[in-house]
Amino acid sequence: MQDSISSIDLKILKQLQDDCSLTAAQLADRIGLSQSPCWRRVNRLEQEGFIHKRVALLDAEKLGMDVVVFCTVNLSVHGRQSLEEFEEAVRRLPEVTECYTMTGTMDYMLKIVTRDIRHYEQFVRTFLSQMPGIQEIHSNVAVTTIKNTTALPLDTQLD
Amino acid sequence: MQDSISSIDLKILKQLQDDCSLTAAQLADRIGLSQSPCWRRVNRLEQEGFIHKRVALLDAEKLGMDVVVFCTVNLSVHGRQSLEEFEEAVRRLPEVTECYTMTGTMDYMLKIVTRDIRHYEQFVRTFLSQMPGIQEIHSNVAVTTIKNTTALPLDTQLD
DNA sequence: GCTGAAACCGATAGGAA
DNA sequence: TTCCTATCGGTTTCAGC
Repeated sequence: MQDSISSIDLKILKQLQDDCSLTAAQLADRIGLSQSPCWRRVNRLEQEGFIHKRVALLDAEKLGMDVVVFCTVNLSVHGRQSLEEFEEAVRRLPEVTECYTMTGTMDYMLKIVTRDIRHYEQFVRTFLSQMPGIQEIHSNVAVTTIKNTTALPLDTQLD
Repeated sequence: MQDSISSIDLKILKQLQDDCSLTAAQLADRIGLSQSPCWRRVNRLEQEGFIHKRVALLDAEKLGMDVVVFCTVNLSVHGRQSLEEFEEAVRRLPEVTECYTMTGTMDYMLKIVTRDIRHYEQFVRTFLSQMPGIQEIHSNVAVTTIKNTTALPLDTQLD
């Protein structure tokens, strides 16, 4: 699925995943190109889907939403039905910001963001524990954020 | 640390954390306000730090960077020195996109993004295993992404 | 505080090198 | 392809409410 992508496109992507509020001229400056071709490339990258969306990252602490819990879940019933029910519910719940199926002993890994531990507790009770087929839930609470970035490690693409 | 924030500001933040490429007019439309005050609010929210930054989210799959591993680490030496060394290293490494200190039995939770499992293996060998004071490393590999959003669950603020 | 309009500046597209 | 230029539209400011 990996389309070929030029090193100049990579430079553009690296800049934009750090700051997408740059003007075309600023971006062009930083990568050593002039505005028009730079802008054209950005457009192409968007149309081809390399750039998925542009979002504002908010300050979780200032907004009082800085409790992060990693939660692993096992389902006892592995029928297609209960899996899809679970996944659909997960997609609907805004507190679940990430969810993956996993190798190994757990079925799902969830990243959950809430206002405080009590709210998390409530979330587990009213949602997770209610889901059919849930066997085990392990909650791992984060204390301090050392690093948190949405930037993909594109540097390692070039090797 | 939670400053008071009006429900109209919350509407703005909810829109922008979903799409920050909206023009001031479009944004104003969606929240039922006109351009000037809307723009003023966005500016204030930025200056006050509620909006941290604006970034482009890239398509990890198209870029061949879609292996996600959650990795828990225990350090055997808990001196301030080795902790800060570890954390500083983590901040420098682009493959580590998130890192938290944790309650419970593990010291750190890392989210690591790489091109493939072999590259992850290499990453663990050349970085993680080399770090002084590392006692245990557990790698949990994600298979499928069910959900992945950067949007904070602001809906639950209002209760 | 919000509204509306006016001025400015950058984004966008076309054409020449 | 990139560069240059003209137009168009958004951003930003300000006076009035």
